[in-house]
Amino acid sequence: MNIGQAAKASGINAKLIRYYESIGLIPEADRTASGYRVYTTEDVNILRFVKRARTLGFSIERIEQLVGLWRDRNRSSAEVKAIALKHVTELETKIAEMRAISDTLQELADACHGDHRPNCPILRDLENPGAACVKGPSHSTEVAA
Amino acid sequence: MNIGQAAKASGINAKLIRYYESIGLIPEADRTASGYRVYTTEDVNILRFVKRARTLGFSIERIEQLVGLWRDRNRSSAEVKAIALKHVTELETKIAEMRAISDTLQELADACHGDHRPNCPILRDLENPGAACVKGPSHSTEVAA
DNA sequence: CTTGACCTTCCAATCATTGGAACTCCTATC
DNA sequence: GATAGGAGTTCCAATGATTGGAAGGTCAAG
Repeated sequence: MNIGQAAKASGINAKLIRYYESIGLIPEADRTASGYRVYTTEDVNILRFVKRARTLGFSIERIEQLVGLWRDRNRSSAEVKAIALKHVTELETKIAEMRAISDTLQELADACHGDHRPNCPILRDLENPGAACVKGPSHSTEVAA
Repeated sequence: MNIGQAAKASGINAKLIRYYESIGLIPEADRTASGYRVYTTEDVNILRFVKRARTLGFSIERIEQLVGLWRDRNRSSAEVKAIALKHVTELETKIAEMRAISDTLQELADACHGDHRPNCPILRDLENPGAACVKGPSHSTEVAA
């Protein structure tokens, strides 16, 4: 199987497969006499594993760890679980941040007439954060020093 | 005011201020005879505006638009609102994606003993997505397309 | 033998930010 | 006035993951 076929079979395009090989995430593929990379179904399994892990948002670095554990018959599931939960924690943190930002912007947008006139609470907030806050006059989002 | 003081006053570090200038996000600062950049309180206001917008996750490209509208006395608030709501939509999409991924991983982690033994539903899922799913067949993390 | 699809490598761009090197400048102290 | 240091200047490079293109070699079919 050449790289194009492996790409189709794994869902990772050829360019990216070469890149993954170059950074050592996947082993170097065998080559034909003319230099073409050759892939076995086992190689494709690794690629599919990597693909799935990327889809779940794992970084390349962590995928290296996961691949290592996957191939290690003496692994402990605790190690795998720890990596997964670390990732979950990070996801939850980012989600919370984005949730807060989205809500703030939604509130500002709600307070904005959205007409032809220039007056705009959104710009007022960017100019002077908190001052244009909808919900309360003074005790809103005191953050700064 | 030199760049270091402007950095402190705005919360954007000097390196980044120079970068913002180089890409045209902020106007070129005046210079002293010896070439040092000089900032007025008005310049700092722009920097603080940019800082706040970045904190709210706006891209540099959109911040350029927002700065333009901010400086335009004839702007319509509708334009500003549209940019903000576009950003909110994108945030909500990403949040939903991350939410799905996080939940999937949490379920897999829940199903994993996390002990010294190698058996691990998380790795099984990476190997063969869906097969190790706890709740049902059609409960994957399909996001794209 | 030519065409076209596919492979190869290398280099560059993305986005926003940070880091370093090499150099100049300002301020303060001796 | 010499000198030390901190802070300014420019330019180049790296980050993470991926994509794009150019320039050239290879394979299969017609």
